[in-house]
Amino acid sequence: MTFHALADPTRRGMLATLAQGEKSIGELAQPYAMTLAGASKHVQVLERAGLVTRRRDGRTHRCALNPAPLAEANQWLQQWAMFWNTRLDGLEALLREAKGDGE
Amino acid sequence: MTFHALADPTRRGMLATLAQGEKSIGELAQPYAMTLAGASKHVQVLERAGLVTRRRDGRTHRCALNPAPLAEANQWLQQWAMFWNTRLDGLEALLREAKGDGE
DNA sequence: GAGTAATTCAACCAAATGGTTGAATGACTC
DNA sequence: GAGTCATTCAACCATTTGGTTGAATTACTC
Repeated sequence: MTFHALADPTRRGMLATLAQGEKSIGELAQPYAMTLAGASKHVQVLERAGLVTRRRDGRTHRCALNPAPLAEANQWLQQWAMFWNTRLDGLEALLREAKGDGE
Repeated sequence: MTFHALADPTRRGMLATLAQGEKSIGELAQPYAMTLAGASKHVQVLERAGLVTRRRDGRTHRCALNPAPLAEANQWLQQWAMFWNTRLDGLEALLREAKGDGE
């Protein structure tokens, strides 16, 4: 779910805004040529992905960044670190090892 | 585009298969209950995202992992490293707990 | 209580997604 | 050349996505 939430540039922008601190829906929507209802949907996607938590304060909803799923996604991507670190020099041996025919 | 390509579990699985070395479309499709045409579409998405390169060898197409976009996505995620380092102390436990990865 | 501000809901729309089928292409094998 | 294997293409389908509108909800202000 995290990668899908990150796949939209509007939502990535909203996360960047939230990196500066708590924001209301209106504040999150402001940079985009978009209805508030439209922005609200984006926030809901982020919320379902666990990237944003919401706190109602009077009539405004204060949204905050929850970076935990980002850390998870980062962990997942780190699986491939060996591919872009070792490049082609040591990679063949690595692949033979992964295939199980190097023994 | 990278995050969208990574948003589908079938495509993430295909990348994992490709981590073991070059694979044909048929080999990539084999683990999934899916038509070859369906699998072919997934490979095309990965190709458009630059994650997979293709080399025709006779009648089979040999696909290879290109990790560069993964490294880019990883770098993007690293922007938030400060959040999960400084703001969250119990995150390591959270990640260990989250290894059940549903999607 | 009347008016207004912040947000969501419900209905709708066009386009994209993930999948299928059946026919077509291209390359190997006999 | 005929048959077959690996793959794609084209058309279609259901569902999801990203967006809109207009009405509803909820809370503040006068």
